[in-house]
Amino acid sequence: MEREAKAGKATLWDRTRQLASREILETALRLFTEQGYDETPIAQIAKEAGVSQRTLFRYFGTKEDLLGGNQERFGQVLTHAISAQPAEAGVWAALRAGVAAVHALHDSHEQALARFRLLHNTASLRAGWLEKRLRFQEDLLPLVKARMAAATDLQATAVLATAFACLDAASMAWVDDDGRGEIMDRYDECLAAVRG
Amino acid sequence: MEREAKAGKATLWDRTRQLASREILETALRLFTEQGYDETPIAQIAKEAGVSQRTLFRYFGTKEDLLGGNQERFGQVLTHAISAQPAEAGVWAALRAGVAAVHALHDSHEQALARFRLLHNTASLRAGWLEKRLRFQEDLLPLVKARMAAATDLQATAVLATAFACLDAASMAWVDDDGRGEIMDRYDECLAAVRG
DNA sequence: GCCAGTTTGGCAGTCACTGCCGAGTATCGC
DNA sequence: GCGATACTCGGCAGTGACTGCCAAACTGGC
Repeated sequence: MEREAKAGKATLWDRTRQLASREILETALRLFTEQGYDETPIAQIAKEAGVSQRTLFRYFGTKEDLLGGNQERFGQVLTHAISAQPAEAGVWAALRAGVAAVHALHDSHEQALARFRLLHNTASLRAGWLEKRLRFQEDLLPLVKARMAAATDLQATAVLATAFACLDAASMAWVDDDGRGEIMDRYDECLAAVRG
Repeated sequence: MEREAKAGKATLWDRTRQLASREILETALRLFTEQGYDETPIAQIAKEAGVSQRTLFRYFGTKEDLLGGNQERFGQVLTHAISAQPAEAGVWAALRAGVAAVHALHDSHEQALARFRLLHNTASLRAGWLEKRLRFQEDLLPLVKARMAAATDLQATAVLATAFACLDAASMAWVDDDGRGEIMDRYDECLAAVRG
């Protein structure tokens, strides 16, 4: 249908794909923020993005995935940041570094706030996020355990879960405060409250 | 319109209701454990329980609800146990009491294990549980905050989230260990790891 | 220009869940 | 005992997310 500048070396297919993907993602985020997640049917997103429903589902397997901020990169950054910490750094310091790294990869304050707001105010999205979070925890377990002397899986899991819980509490408060202040400050406050 | 029907009448209706309810619940749990949650359609449960799909959905609004262990009582017990703790008891002690009280209301070891196993091994159920958990946290916030001197909402949330995270880690480990040992011991171990 | 591999859209179907409606059934006033 | 009045049940159609299948359109190499 539409063919734009053909200067890239990547195949036309890839470029078209990427274009469509971005178009869908933007449309989805716009409609979600305008009318709410649950109130926005896939059919509408597909129509306004100019693709068929079938294609939309081929790009993004799930409605949740339309929220963007793909979980893959999230997990990679997290893992990388934590393992990049010096060996002398404690677990908590390493985890803090990971959390900070993840927050650093948001494109813009506004978009981050929009996404977070959506996430925090929609039960189904919240549930999905929590589930994904659990999978991250599993992936990070060995990394965290290695930084705790003679720790069991259970203990490492607990530490990890606590860190994530604080992250959640912090970002929730951040959203409730309309994005004012720093998330990391709140994160530190949470940890202090728990471990103090 | 509305019937004040507070008299403890025999109410054949109520009895039938309770009977059907139990029948459905048992059938559901059986089929879930036999073939898995996602692999068991509502239609099958309804048919084997001898009711129409429509009726099943009137009894339990959601497929998740068929897991039983209704969340209402759960929340009540939790709230009650925590507020029943003496004022001198710290937050952590009060929360521990709440957790213990909740675990005490399982009917049998086997049923509890079956439910937990299902919950633990099914992504969608896990997500749902996590969501419910979040709502409990919100309900308990004031109660917890009252036990923390000069605490902010954020700090209370963090403490609460940590307690629940430890509960999750503990019961997860308990399931992975086929129900051997005490959950509360693991819970304590988790908290020690975090706050130690 | 043609062939092979890929992508696309439409269509039908599954599954959870809801609204509506007519047909029962229990309960209450008499 | 007998309607009138709740209240419940089952079926049916519809929605919304999601999947499999298939034929048509497209891309890239020859």
